[in-house]
Amino acid sequence: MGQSPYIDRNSFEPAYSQLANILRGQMAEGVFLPGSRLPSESQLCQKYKVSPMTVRRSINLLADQGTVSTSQGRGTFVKPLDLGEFTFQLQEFQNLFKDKNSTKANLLEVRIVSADPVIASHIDINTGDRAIYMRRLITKEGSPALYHQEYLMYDPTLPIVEDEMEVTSLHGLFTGTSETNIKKGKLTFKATALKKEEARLLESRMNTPAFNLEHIFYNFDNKPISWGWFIIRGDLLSFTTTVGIWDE
Amino acid sequence: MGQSPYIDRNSFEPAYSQLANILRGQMAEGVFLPGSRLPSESQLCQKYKVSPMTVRRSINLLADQGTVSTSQGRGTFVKPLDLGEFTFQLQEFQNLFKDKNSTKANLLEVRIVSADPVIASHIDINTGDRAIYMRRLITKEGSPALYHQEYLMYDPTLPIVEDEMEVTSLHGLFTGTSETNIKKGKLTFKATALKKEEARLLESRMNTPAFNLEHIFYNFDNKPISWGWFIIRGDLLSFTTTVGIWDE
DNA sequence: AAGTGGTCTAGACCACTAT
DNA sequence: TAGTGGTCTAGACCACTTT
Repeated sequence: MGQSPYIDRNSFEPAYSQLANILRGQMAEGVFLPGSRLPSESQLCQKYKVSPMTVRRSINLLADQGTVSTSQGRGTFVKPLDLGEFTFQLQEFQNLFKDKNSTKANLLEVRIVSADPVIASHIDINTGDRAIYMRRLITKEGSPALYHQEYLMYDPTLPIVEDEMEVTSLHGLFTGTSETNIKKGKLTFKATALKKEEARLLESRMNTPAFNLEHIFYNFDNKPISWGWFIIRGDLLSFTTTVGIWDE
Repeated sequence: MGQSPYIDRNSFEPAYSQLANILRGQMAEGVFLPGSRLPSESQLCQKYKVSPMTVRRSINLLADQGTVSTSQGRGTFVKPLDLGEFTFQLQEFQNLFKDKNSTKANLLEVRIVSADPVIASHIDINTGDRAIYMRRLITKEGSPALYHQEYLMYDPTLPIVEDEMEVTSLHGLFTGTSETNIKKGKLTFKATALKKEEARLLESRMNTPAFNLEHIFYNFDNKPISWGWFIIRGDLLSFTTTVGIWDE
């Protein structure tokens, strides 16, 4: 353990990144224990022959990653494990859409509906106004992976039906390649159990554990224009994350 | 809309943060549309009278937040909405533990067990070796919120029982205040349905949707010393996140 | 060749904390 | 008062992309 802990000026890896890795490695080896203070920034400047800004950037990197915490006037400290700060990236969820070839979105139904109060409260319309209702089944290599339902605002003055169907064309939304009029979205993740229709479509049994990913999308006028949710079988998906000091 | 978009040198907010907010505001207003290029860094330097490093830091901030993407030699671009990159912070989960007063961890059972192959494969021991098994019920304001089961490595040469019970004393783990010998952990999040015993303890019904948060913790020798999981009723917890450009 | 982002320097000044 | 982190400057040089 412990390669010569100095910065290689000829490396492709930037100095700030090298220094961050050196410090992380020392924390992983127990050179700096949780709760203890790191050398001051000026000391690090001298030891590693880099400028203050570069040290600063290394420390900021480690602080962003939750490895250390800084306190003005006191110093930089190794952070103890904190389960309260972990985050999950839904990379696994995204991967369901990554390769356009094996993933297909089958449109099960599109129709104009009259908005009930629940729908009207989610997308910015009045009860009784018309809305577009869509159902999709997304298959991965032939077998069903996701069930999607969505309500869209309907504006007769615009060719929205076609547009919005493209907007929510899932590949674009999940790879950031769609040119949309969507400004922002809110996503909510819940645990659920498959209902009868959901179980049928996803080729599973009723009450099977599943995830529900609800979404609301807003246009550039900050009006909610889409409300819907994905249902994913629980056995097809799980999320993993790490906390603490990982050196590999 | 659009306060005079210049940097206030007397503000408590740092210049790099002010500039990032100005740019984010302009993107939110549609001044820069998704996919389009932002002014170059040198142009921003001139317009806002700040040094290149300060502009750089603003751009890095926005890039870290997923609002823009940079491409060397080409420019900085407004990122279209990308569902593939959203992350969930389990803030809501942490909040279950935040105030020590209303949250209590009741130890239901502690005993020494002989490790079966499944247990042995998760914590670094051999089948038949002894391990500590613990069950806890965490209550929030009197009503059950979480059920926790855990297997811990047993080392007769150390007073581990008491130590580890303290180590995993949940408040410390969730607030980063415990002085532990835990270096890192891996967490996995699954959808599940309550089993009979779980339903009884959580005062719910069998097959109710629930979350399972599995954990493995490692010591500074990189050996897994703890394997366990939390069961949370689905109706007590959901996770919300946002994507795209939020200006408020 | 010109323009872009990416890294880095060698200082400066400030706010805060400890002694 | 001395030491710490936090911000910022006014440049420099490099790698990359476009024209």
